[in-house]
Amino acid sequence: MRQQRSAETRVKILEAALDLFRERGFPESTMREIAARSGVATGLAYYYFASKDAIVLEYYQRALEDLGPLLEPAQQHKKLDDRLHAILEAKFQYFEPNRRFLGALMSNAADPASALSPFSEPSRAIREFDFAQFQRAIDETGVSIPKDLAPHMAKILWMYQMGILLFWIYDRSENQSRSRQLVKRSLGMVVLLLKLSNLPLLKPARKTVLDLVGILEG
Amino acid sequence: MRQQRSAETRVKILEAALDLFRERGFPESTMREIAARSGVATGLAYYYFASKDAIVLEYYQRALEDLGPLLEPAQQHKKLDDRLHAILEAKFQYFEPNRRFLGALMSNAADPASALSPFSEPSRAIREFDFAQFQRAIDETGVSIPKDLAPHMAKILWMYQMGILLFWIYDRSENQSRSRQLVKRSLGMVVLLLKLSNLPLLKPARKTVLDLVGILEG
DNA sequence: TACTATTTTTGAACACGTTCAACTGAACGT
DNA sequence: ACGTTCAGTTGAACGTGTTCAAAAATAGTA
Repeated sequence: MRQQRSAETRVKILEAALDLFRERGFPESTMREIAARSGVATGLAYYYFASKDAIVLEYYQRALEDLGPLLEPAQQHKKLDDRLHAILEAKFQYFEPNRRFLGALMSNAADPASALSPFSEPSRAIREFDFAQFQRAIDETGVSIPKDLAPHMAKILWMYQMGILLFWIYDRSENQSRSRQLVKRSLGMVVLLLKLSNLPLLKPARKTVLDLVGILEG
Repeated sequence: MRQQRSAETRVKILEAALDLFRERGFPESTMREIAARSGVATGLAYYYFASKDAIVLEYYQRALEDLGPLLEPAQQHKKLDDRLHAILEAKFQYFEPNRRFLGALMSNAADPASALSPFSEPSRAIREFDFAQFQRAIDETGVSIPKDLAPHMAKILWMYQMGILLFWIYDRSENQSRSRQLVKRSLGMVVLLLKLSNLPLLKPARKTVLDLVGILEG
């Protein structure tokens, strides 16, 4: 019984926080306000969440879990570019109500030491959960990928996605139409490059790219 | 006389701040400490600098001015890749003592609304000052660039540079050797792509890239 | 010199994220 | 029933970046 009440309190705080983030944005929402709206003392928010950032991280985790089923239709397409397009569109739609505060997740994107960075250690689990979607898209569409490139392909597509999402988050055009344009234009290129990469002629170029990936990963 | 004393106080605060940033890092240095080390009240730091971030921004501005002359030898190379290599190496060396706190400049790199982002409005002047170096390298090496691509080339090289510097700032390898590797490997590709871009065959590809640049810029 | 206007300087105060010692009360053994 | 335990909860307190009304120093004018 105690556990249940506790879990409920946790959820209550999480949702008050997300409501506030949506209404006012992330930096404008204070922990005191979150606690007040949950009818709880300030300190309790810290009993359940390690930090203000951690609340966003938890939201993002749940979001990816929610997205699993929602991505199912997208994963039915036969061609890789159609799949990727559908995956991105599904994410746009799912995240749309929270576009404003999701910037918080990207704010320290550049710093791998920041917990909120998509590249950080704390978000590793979330990130790998997300990799799997791309791996599946690659596997099931049976797109041909050179052996040397294959182990990194899901990661590369994930990075591509992160770039697109980053742009989308800060996209001020009506209905984020520019992000949609960007997807349409860039997806063509990604898939074209993927096809080109199979040409034996381009093995040296592939080698260079792989070297770069290697350096970037350490 | 008043102006001079005032200017001196300003410099005193700026240098105390930079010393502290170098010693302890940016987040670990407090405004109170900076003021104390300058022998001045806390509030005075805010009389001269709009914010803690603004101090870093000012440092970066000065740095680029200092770099002008230092880049002169680099701008003597005949080949574009040699120039770019020399430019990057000069920046590595100049910024080396401040590598630790320069992360502050990148911390909100993703958010164009953050003043410290290299893409922000407040850093526009600095950014354009930096563009000019790349424009000069392009012009003086007489490298052939398709007409449609030419107006954007300096910007593209600048972005490439920002990516490299970003990696360098967070590079934990001994002597940032991985950053050097990255430069060596990636510069080859950049220049190769530039040469390829002249092939009439690749006009459609160029068109796509230009469309992408257009979308990214708005 | 005395009076005024302007620039420079002060330090207390504010709101924030976060921490922590203390308190509450339900669950459990006796 | 009673005491013990400990997850759950409280709110004051800390250190932070930043603001601001007021004081001090300086320049200009008579």
